[in-house]
Amino acid sequence: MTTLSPSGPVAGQRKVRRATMNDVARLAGVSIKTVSRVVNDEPGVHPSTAERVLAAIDQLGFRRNLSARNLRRGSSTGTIGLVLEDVGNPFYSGVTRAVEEIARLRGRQVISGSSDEDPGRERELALEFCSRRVDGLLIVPAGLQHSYLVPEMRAGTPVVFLDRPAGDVVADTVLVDNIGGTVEAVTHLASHGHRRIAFLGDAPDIFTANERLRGYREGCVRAGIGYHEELVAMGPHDESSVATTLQRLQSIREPATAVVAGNNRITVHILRALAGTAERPALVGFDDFELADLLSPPVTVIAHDASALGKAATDLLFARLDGDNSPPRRVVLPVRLVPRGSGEVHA
Amino acid sequence: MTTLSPSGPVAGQRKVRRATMNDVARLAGVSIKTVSRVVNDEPGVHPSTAERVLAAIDQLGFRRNLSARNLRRGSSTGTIGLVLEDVGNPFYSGVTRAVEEIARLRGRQVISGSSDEDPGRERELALEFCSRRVDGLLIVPAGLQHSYLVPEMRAGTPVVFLDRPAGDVVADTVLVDNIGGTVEAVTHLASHGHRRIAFLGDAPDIFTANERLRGYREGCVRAGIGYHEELVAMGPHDESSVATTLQRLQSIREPATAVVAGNNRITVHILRALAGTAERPALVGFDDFELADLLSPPVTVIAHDASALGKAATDLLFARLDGDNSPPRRVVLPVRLVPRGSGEVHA
DNA sequence: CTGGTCACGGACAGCGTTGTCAGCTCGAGG
DNA sequence: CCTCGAGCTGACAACGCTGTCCGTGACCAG
Repeated sequence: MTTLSPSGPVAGQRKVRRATMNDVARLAGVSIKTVSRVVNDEPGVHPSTAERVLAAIDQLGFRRNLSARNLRRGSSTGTIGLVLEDVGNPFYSGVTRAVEEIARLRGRQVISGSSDEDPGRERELALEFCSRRVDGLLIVPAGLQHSYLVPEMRAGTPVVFLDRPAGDVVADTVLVDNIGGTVEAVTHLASHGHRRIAFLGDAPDIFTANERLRGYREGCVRAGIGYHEELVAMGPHDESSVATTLQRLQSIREPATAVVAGNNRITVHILRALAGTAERPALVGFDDFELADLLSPPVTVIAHDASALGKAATDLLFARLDGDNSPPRRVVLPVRLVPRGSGEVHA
Repeated sequence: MTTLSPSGPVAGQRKVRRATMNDVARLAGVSIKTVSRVVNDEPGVHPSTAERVLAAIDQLGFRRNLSARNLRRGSSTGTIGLVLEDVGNPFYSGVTRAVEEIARLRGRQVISGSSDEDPGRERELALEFCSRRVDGLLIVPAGLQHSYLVPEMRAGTPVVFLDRPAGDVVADTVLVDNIGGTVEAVTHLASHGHRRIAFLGDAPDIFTANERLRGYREGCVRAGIGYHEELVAMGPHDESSVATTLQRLQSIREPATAVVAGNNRITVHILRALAGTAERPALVGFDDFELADLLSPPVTVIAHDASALGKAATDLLFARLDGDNSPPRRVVLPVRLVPRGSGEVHA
């Protein structure tokens, strides 16, 4: 890391007090209310007056204080809060982007934070956002306790849960068809002759992980290949534990010939563990990811759309803000199997 | 998309007025000031009084209004603004994550927005954040005009530019070593025998694209293979135009045997265009990306760390908030070439 | 010239909170 | 008994802005 000092003038000297409407009014020789009118494009100001005011605003670099405005007006702060698991995860950054997009169209700013799967952190973020009086809240739940939100909801802050349902409050929720997805994955693999299909999922206390496991089980039963405890591993999270698990699955008495991965990170860990291995099991991953089609073999996935999820949730939120007070809805977005090769390997 | 109605009680009835400190004070039988003291953990409140107040807070679901607090206190709003190009891009979502992380440690919330490379949008976002009186601003510049920030900087809002420098204000800036990176890429390819090395970059009005082009040129000269206009293409942005460009580069009189890609998106477009092609040029991409090591051949890249960029910029910002008023700094983060195979193909 | 309307500008209060400062009670010390 | 300080509590103003409401002067009809 190198550090260079620039030459030339420095833009900021030191701490000039910020101009207020009062300063603008004084400079323009009008009352503060007139400045307010100009700033808010209210009618009833003579053009020449308005011009003087605008000149003063420009000269002083005035920027109205939204804290004061929001306090006074009491209604909308023009912000919505987004609590997710990790912005760094491409799936959630896709969600974030979609949320931002729609919020922008509706003149709102997005405040977001990552819970890192920590319920305490989720709560902290959500309540912090409430203190800032966000107009609405989008939450990817980390925990199962959401009664802390009841006072906020009662006070009129709409809340939409996405990707996972809330634990103990009834509220709008947008999910993807987790069960249907893994059912389809197993069906697909079975139709290619696999009878020993393993499932590698996240910790089972995570809603999506559990649902996907249920789908896997149902898929196995439907395909007539039965559900076998020893083919399931929930929880392996990092690369090495995934590798170990894979080895085990391939060295048991009747080894797995195919694997269903419970989410995008697990899929990637599996791919890395498999790299350079001769004996590759067939693979179907939950969540699509960039470049899946360029790997060899290309990776078959259960795809669902991060931006569709974000959009559906945000649309729901804005419907509430627009006054929709019908009973809470639960929206389930479809998933689709994208066959690319890795799941079409014959047993 | 299916919609289900849940059973059970609905958490939020309708619009109860939000409790204020006054309500809490009345219920607890104390003055509003005492409530304030309890909420702010100020000393000098009798434990039993505090308990009464806390009970009232709980009963009413009181949550203090930060707009009012910020207005009254005038100092920090506990927020920092982040303007980037697109949160959906994994590179920037990595930056976002790092910023969030450090902000969290310092008790700040992050408000972010995507400019989509539109200078007007960048300005709008930055000024909106200023209206919200963010404590500091992190900006990935979309344009070259930043004098609009001068009043804000003068008023004491520190600004740090990242990834690209500002156009016309002198301020803290964190960059990566773009020139060094492409010099190294070209050197690497030349050392493997390539003499016809092409460069595919972003539009040349983007700072990083231009710098990388400069590095490419310098690398060519240093490697003694000369700079050839016809081997450079700036601007192709989508998959099809990249494919067309590649075809052209491979069908000219002395075809390119190697390509340097100007950023991660271009690298991916190239990979896709090349998929299934027999005659693959050697490739070095700027920006690392997930799974680059699992492609065949694995992709050699100029790697730099999104989180290092975010961290450096945020650290700089907080140093300013802590009172550092030394002259603006320009920090250049190193890049490193990660050889993986695609750049080691012999000509 | 008068009375009424209209366009414009301004005084004032108050949003929910916190900083200042003053008051009150209680017990120890004189 | 009074004094004094420590410990606790509260009254009040003010942060920057906007909604309400009133005042002023211009203009026009009668």
